Amino acid sequence: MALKHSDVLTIGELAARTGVAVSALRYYEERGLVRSLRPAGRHRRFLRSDIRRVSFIKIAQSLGLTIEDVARAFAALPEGRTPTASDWRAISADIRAVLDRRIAELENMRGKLNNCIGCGCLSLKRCALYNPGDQAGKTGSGPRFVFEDHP
Amino acid sequence: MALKHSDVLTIGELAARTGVAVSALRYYEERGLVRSLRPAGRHRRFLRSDIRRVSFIKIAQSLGLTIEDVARAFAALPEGRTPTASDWRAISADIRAVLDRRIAELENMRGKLNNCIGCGCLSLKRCALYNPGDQAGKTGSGPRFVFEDHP
DNA sequence: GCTTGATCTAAAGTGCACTTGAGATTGTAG
DNA sequence: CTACAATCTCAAGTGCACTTTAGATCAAGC
Repeated sequence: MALKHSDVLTIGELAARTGVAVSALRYYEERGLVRSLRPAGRHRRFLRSDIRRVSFIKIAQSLGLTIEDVARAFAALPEGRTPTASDWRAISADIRAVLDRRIAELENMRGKLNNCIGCGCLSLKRCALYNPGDQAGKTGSGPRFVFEDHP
Repeated sequence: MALKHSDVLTIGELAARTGVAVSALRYYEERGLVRSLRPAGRHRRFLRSDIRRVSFIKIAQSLGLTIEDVARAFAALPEGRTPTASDWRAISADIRAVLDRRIAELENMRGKLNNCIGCGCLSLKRCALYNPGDQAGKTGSGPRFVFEDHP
């Protein structure tokens, strides 16, 4: 009886440790973001390392990545293994790149907005702010930046 | 027959001039973002100035404001009048403030991410990046910044 | 052994910003 | 006047990321 409750977590425990709802965890599993053991019986058992995995999902999301983006990032790791420190570093670096692009975009936008306020052109047909072919606001409504966005 | 087709626009014309779908325009009206004349007959007629109004909605959205945010901004103008140049300037200034805050937030986040990559702590429980009580990622999933956010 | 709480599945609901579809009406060119 | 396009209303559907609900099953403490 060496390790039984100490190594694995119930879904409720994982929820408690990550602050993510039980229903959300099930949803993540359904979408392939986490995996659970289903021993003889029926209930899910998670590994301790899934705490990190789930936390990472939330971080990535707070940076604007979608579930799909995260799934892709995870899928890039060899054979669904629990990510190592250097895996995390690689993914984090990707996210930073996305972040850099997003910041640049917003700064660009702010510059244009300042111009716009200054000139008061208001025509908006020729206004730099909302011009087709421009960078910002491309991906539909609301800010959204995804992995696919980078060059 | 001085001015008939020149002063007002059909919904199709407004859609063509703004690049916004007819259905979206009807939705905006329903949500109170634009108003239309409904003369004796039944079809909507829009004012030329609504082109600016709609363009502004799209700009605001591309900056991350919701329909509700825009509605609030418009509602702040005296008695639903067609916004003047200085109205636009005031609203634009508000948006810029939101933009500033958002950029600061992202930069903050980037700094933390850099630290995180550097230190490789990976614990994420104590990681600054995803810490309850912290600024970023508060408003649910995905980046979203609204008027209500400011102090 | 039994009760109680945790967990299970599957389906439906939520909120945002629209789009799509169905079926009726209007407006305009010829 | 008549086609035919544009517009109308109202209801339902879409996509994302979940949550909620319902009814059943499992696990654990007493």
